[in-house]
Amino acid sequence: MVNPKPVDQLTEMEGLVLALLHRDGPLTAYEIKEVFRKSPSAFWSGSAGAVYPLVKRLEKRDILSSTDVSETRRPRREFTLTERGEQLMLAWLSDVERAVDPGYDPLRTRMQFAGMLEDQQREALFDAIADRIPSPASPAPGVGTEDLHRLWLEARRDWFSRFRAIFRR
Amino acid sequence: MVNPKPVDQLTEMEGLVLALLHRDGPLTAYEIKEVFRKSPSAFWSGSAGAVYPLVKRLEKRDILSSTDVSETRRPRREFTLTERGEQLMLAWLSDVERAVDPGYDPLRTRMQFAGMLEDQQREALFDAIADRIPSPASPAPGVGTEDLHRLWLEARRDWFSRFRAIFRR
DNA sequence: CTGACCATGTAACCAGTTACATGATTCA
DNA sequence: TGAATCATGTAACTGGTTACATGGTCAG
Repeated sequence: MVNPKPVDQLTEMEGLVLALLHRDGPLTAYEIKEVFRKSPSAFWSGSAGAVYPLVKRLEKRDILSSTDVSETRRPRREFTLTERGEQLMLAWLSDVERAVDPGYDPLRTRMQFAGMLEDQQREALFDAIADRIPSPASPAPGVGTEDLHRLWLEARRDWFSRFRAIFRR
Repeated sequence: MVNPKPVDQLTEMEGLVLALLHRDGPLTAYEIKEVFRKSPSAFWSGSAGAVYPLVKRLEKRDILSSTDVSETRRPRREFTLTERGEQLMLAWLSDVERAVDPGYDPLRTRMQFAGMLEDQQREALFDAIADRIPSPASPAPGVGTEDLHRLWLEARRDWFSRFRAIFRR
């Protein structure tokens, strides 16, 4: 890493878009937006207002390039990584510092405070959550490696039930 | 849930502050800020610019109340939940819809694209990450239930090593 | 032809960010 | 007494959000 200028910094969303384009590209802004919208996490809403400006500013920064691929009267613009974009994508993907960050998990956050609830309330909440945590048997659609997500859901479920058991001791 | 008006909506950060105040309060804005700053996740920076305005607007919405507890010339203002604040905190804590959301994990996100890397690059990245994922033996400080975090780190580590094994098959 | 949905995009807003300002306290 | 740190707070910015506008395409 030779003097990575702050101007090369990418937001997590930008990095993710680059990785997406590298793996599945070229894509239109709309297609990118749909990937976000269909992802199981509400962390990103998959709003047009996020994606269209994002690709626009990345193109201006010479990270993406686009070509008009309209076949009808409707405009249609596909985006690809520039060479610089490839480099930044790799840097983002290999950013160990960021990768190891625990990030944000609304369940984990709440469980810190599970002890505040009355036994009965807590059990009711735990039941409701246990019902709703998706089971590995029905993997969430379209978020990359099947295995990754299956394993992730398994781990999260296991973790939750182990944590829950603490209150039963 | 009887007609929860949108004005009662809390951001995740606001909800977390309420839960914190309920469990450990009363606290000053500075003390709240420190909790965020010391948390292992970079998800929130723990900036004054987030916390001071937050408590101010929650007080204006009759969710928090504050009292001046200065003992020296330096102003010192402690915040507590109002009755309404208690209710909203419980609603936030028991929000199953939000709780079950997978949230955001920078590692999980990146691992979706691990297949793009050359074997050698990938192994190097995996090694670097494995070195840096905190071990359950050295729990992160001050983020609530010890057990919760220990279990969480264990689960994350297990998940990562199982996922990694896929590439070795 | 018309209504539903597809696709592109913009506008207004907002909850965070970084950076800075200011004064209080503490300690060498 | 002066430097470092504590503590409170504000200002400017920004990357997202929701909501809206507009026109194209397609099915009945």
